[in-house]
Amino acid sequence: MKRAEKRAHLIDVAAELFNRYGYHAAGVDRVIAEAGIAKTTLYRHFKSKEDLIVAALRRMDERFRTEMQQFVAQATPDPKQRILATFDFLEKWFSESSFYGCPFVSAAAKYGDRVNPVFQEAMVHKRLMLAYLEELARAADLADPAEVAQQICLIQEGATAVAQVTGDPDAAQRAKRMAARLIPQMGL
Amino acid sequence: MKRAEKRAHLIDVAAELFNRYGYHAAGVDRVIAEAGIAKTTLYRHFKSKEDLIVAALRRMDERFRTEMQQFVAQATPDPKQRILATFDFLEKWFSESSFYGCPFVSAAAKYGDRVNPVFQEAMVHKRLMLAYLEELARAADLADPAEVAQQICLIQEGATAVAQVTGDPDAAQRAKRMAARLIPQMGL
DNA sequence: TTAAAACAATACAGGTCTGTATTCTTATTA
DNA sequence: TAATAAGAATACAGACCTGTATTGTTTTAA
Repeated sequence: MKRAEKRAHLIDVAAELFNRYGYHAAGVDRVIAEAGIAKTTLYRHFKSKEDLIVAALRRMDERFRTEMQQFVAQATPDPKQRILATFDFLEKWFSESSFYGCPFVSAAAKYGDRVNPVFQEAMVHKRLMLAYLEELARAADLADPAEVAQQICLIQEGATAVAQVTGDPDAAQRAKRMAARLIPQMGL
Repeated sequence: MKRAEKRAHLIDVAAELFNRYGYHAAGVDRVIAEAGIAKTTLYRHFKSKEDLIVAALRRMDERFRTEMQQFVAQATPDPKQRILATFDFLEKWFSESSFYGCPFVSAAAKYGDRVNPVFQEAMVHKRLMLAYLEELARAADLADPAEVAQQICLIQEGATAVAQVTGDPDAAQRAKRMAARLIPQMGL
């Protein structure tokens, strides 16, 4: 395995463990054991655990948005339906056994200092999600794409939190119905 | 100070520290220092830190719902407006310097095991919030109070998560506008 | 082929945390 | 007042964590 692949694999393993067990409960010893590398190797790639967490969050963001975009793109060609299809993607996510709430909200909670790189990475993810949703709203010719994006984003965050605490993936479909009633009012 | 008062004060201090610094970063040493008691006293009242966290969450729940209910009750006598007034309360909460996201969602994230008493306490809070919102919806003669409660709850969670990550208290007013457009459709 | 860098395995230093033990002092109650 | 329980202050055991050091091995590259 090449150096770059090893680094990528390390980040993948870290992302999964951080998501499942939390940023504190998953220690570096566990990460390296699961990744099959030595601790010295980890610390050659990242100067601290926090650095690794930032890299893992970035990877989670990339994966999440890529998968959502692919899901939405093949779900329907209709721009308005695509906005609603994001909630079907959420339902799929909530139903996975590896769903433990939004890892970005959790990260922002644990590293509450707004200047902390971990918190900043959570903000980046949110900005990118907003940009994608605004793009969808623009494609749907809605009156105020930026406002629609913010509203959809807010509903998605709510569905995620509800699904996390109640364990009920149906939160996604409830959110979808709410969005469906909000969007038509936004005009075209 | 009587035994009961000392216990109550201890829980108050713990709740504040857990909210501000997190359930892990705030250690028992800090709690007892801030509360002005000895460690032996803490462990006479609670058999473990986790027990203290559960008690702190229960206190946060009581305080939060009591303050919200008082705020709403004096805000307006109109039942429908009272539902919307809950978002004004959220805006006030988001604007406080001690706002670091929803402590129940954070607790559920850190103690992700659904049988964990901490997680259970987060679920209890959510159930009680739902019950209160359903009561408001019923007073407003809405068609399906339980469904309205779930929707309002979802929007509130979304606003809280957005406010936490973006630091922008305006999420509450956006959520309020969304709720205002959803509720009339629920019929009366 | 040989020099240099990367890696694995292990140990460990230094710090933090929870929970208990100890000793002494204060408050409560019979 | 005397016996008993609670509390304060402190120390400490045991466990965990991050990050570094060490030593030997493997891979890479000149």
